[in-house]
Amino acid sequence: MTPAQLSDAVLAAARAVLTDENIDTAILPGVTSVERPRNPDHGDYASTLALQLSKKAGKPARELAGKIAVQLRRMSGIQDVDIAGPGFLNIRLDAGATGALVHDVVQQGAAYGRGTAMAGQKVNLEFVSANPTGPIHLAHTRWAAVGDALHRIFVAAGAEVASEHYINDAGSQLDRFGRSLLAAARGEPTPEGGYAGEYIQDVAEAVVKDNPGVLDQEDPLAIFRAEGERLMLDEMRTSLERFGVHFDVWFSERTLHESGAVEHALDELRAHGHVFEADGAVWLRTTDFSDDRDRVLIRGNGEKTYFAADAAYYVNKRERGFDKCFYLLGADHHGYVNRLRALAACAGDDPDFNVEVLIGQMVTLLRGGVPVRLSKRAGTIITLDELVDAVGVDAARYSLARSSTDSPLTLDIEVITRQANDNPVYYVQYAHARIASLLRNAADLGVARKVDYDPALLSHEREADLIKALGEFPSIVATAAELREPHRIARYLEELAGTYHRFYDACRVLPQGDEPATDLTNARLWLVEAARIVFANGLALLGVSAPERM
RNA sequence: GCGCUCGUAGCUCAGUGGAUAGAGCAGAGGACUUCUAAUCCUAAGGUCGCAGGUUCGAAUCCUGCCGGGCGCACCA
Repeated sequence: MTPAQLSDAVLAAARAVLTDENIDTAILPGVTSVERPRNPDHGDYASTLALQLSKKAGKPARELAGKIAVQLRRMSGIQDVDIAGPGFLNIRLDAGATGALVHDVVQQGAAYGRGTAMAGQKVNLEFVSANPTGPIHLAHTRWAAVGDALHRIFVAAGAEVASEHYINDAGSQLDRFGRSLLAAARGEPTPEGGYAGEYIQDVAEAVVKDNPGVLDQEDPLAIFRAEGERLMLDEMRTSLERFGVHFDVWFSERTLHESGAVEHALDELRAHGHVFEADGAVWLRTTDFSDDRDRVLIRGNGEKTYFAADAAYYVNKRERGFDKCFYLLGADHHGYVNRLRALAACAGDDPDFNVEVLIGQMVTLLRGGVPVRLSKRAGTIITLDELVDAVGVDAARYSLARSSTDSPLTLDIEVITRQANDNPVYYVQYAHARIASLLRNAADLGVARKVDYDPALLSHEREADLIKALGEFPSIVATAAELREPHRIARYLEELAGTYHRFYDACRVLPQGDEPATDLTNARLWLVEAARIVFANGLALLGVSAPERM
């Protein structure tokens, strides 16, 4: 029996009780859930439904719980139901009902964990969006790992998802970048406000190599700017792909200006009546929608602002059919939240539905316990490539994805490079590798999983723990999608790994010596295969590999 | 000053109103002739920043305060 099936059973039992008592069943929630109590004395699953209904029903919670329990005890698969504390329902399943869940997992295979909570939603995920004036560095990396995991989780929840990387290639930063490259190629010092760092020299040399005689041309700056951007974008794309992060769309800000999309967006906003002129500039009255000040779209000198391009990009996304536009931003950009939401409202949309801005707290980098100040212009950056070189893709992605983006993260370069084995990712991956090894041994012994198994044989406490843990996976995925929190997958996998290792420690799977394979061997092979599937599916959602050997 | 955000074990962090607040790492002790010991077991470690409030029940929700981070452009 799956947790979802049991939850439905609890709801049905409560409905029957309310009907008997002549209480309006409208007080029932649409769905309820059962939780897995930490304390084994509290049963396999627990429900708080009686506590929730008590006030609305006008009955003591314990009395309601007692009546619900009577109903539940009649159902097959339920061994016993206790009432505890103020009105908890503590439910115990029989071994057969618990063990039957293994079959579901194996049968669904790679699809186990997928759901339909976001079915029909067309989602746009914009993240990283690093300026093409330098390599991808650590400040971008958190959302690279988490955003890509979110992409995978949303897909698992049934959404249609496109990930996009916005390229800020229309402003003055690229001019500064181009001037810095030109200066480097000429052996001159970094210009005022320009970019420093070794990569500038490398890119400058690459431009010269690809464009012989460029320094003698009439407008070398234009070539350095354009070629530098091209090389930088290639490098960013390569770094991200190596990190396992693929963007469906790389969207150029410049094309918004060139295609007339900005003008088009201004027309849209004007049509909704939120555009006005003042002090020689054109403004969007975002204060109509709880922004703390209005925003300039066209400056007094006639130039469109960055915000105007933002507006055009948003309108463009909506016109491409995306219902939900996600912006995954760093905490240093949290001031954008209100204006992005107000922008959507000014375009006639519902900011509570069409826009979602997720703020990731800063990653503080330590080296030997001392904070490292990251500055692209000063050249003191840690790049994504350097991080991957040091710890590998799996450890890097996992350590960034395993904690909530709400909490500031501190990474010590020395610790993550020196003590890579401390990373919990290895604990999880090892569980998968152990299973893979066991299954190889089974094949060598000629012990194959049969077409079916007897679920009642999986009655050991460690087996029951493992099965119940496997049964939680779909709701973990659904919750991770609903709350936009990929770290829940990682934390779940760590718990599951512990549960698996304890099972492995207590329960021998394969026959030893001359012993024959038994029905228990077969049942445990089913269980082990189910565990392998969940580890593989869970790690895949995080973009982390599930190794066959370690 | 205004706004956003964070504060949980020595460290890094979990904990979408539920029962005795957890994990990993570090440190102490134990378990390998046995399917991978990158594992398992035991013990130790806490004023959930502080103070009120809401209620059957608060680390979680509300208010205030303290402390850290970040943001408040006709920059991008």
